Amino acid sequence: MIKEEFRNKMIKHLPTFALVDCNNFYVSCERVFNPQLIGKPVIVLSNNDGCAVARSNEAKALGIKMGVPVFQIRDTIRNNNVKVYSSNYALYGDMSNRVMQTLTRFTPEMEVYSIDEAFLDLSNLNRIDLNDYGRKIKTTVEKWTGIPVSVGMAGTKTLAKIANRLAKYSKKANGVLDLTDVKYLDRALEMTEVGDVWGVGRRYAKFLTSNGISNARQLRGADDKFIQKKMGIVGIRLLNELRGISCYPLEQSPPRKQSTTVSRTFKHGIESLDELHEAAAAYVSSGAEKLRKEKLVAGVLIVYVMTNRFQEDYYYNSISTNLPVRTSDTAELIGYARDGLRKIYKKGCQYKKVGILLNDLGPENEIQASFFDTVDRSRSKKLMKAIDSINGDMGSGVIQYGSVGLSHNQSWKTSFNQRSGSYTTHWDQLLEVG
DNA sequence: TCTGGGGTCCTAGGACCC
DNA sequence: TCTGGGGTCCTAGGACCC
Repeated sequence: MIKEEFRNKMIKHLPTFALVDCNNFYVSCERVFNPQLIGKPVIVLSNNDGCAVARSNEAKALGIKMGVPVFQIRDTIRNNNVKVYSSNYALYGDMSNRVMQTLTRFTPEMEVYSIDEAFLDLSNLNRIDLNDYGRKIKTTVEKWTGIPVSVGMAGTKTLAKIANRLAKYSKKANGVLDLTDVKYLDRALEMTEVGDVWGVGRRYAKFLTSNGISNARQLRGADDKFIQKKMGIVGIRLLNELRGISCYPLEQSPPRKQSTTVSRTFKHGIESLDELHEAAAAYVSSGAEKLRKEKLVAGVLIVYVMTNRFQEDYYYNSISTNLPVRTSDTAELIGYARDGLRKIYKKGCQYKKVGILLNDLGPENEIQASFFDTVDRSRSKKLMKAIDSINGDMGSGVIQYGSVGLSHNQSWKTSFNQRSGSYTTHWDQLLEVG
């Protein structure tokens, strides 16, 4: 009896993470509202319909790789009747909220890790069959939202990631895999290529493979000093996580954002400074709006420009401006962006991208006044509030600054030629902020 | 012809200070 | 022909994530 109690206590305190990951998320969203797409090869494209950023299993089977430019797979698309969609971030964001909302039913301790993934802390589910519970999560989300998901469970986040991946690909697992049972762990690690381990990117994968470490099990057994030397402290944490020692706790309330950025690639090169000014003003507007939504102000504004990075004469330049007083005022920020852009603009270039970064963020109620401040802060704050409120009610971009431009010929604007309908939201966005 | 966007963390090295 | 040493702060760049 006492033994039993002790055992329960032990089980209770063993950390157990579940990673719930939506399958081919953007494609699955499109399928919810267009069931005819089910069973067919489907891809979703990045901005300007440039690259494939989501692929159905059927599309993956055709050899369409993640991030491949569309012009390279035109034949594959035509010959196999692949359905192609522009990305529709308003729709995906909304579907994501529904999935996350559903997941809160299964545990109060959850970390929304990305638009299509969440970690759940299942440590406190005493004496429950994890496989059953994972299965229940999977079927409930699918029933309530129409989005298919996979569930991987293990003692650390890194292992849960591995479990999730195998849950997706293994027929036998059929979408749910519990690796808290060490019986299967070695085999699971063996089946995982080192490049598929969370935290091992292309660079490290190449390095590790060339040093005889090609799967997760070999990585787990690697020499600490060797890994530390090449991958630093992150590498050591990675080894520990693979060994079942949790180094990354659940983060329920994400830390305050430190920077925010808005940038777009243009469909065609742009030479004129005026047009670049318009684009930059639009991105500043969008960035400042983000700040105000989160009650933040920025202390540093960076503007950058670049030409086609796939060409020989590639040009990149950026300029950073320290603001006299932290702000989220659109007009003020546009002014600094203009000054900066003028300085880094080089005549005769075909620019492919402009971007802005807002750095050194802080809460808006802690603005440090400056002796030299010439702006009427309370007046500007009221104006911003009014603009946000109107744009919030009537659709983003109803009110915008003159410097964003009103001409119909705004060649910097992002194009979406294969967009599906806005099934769940009322207004399209002026700027498709993903 | 056509190649996305938005983030984070860590490290090395220089500037500066005592 | 020798020329301290250590701490802190900042920044650029590299690596990763989705």
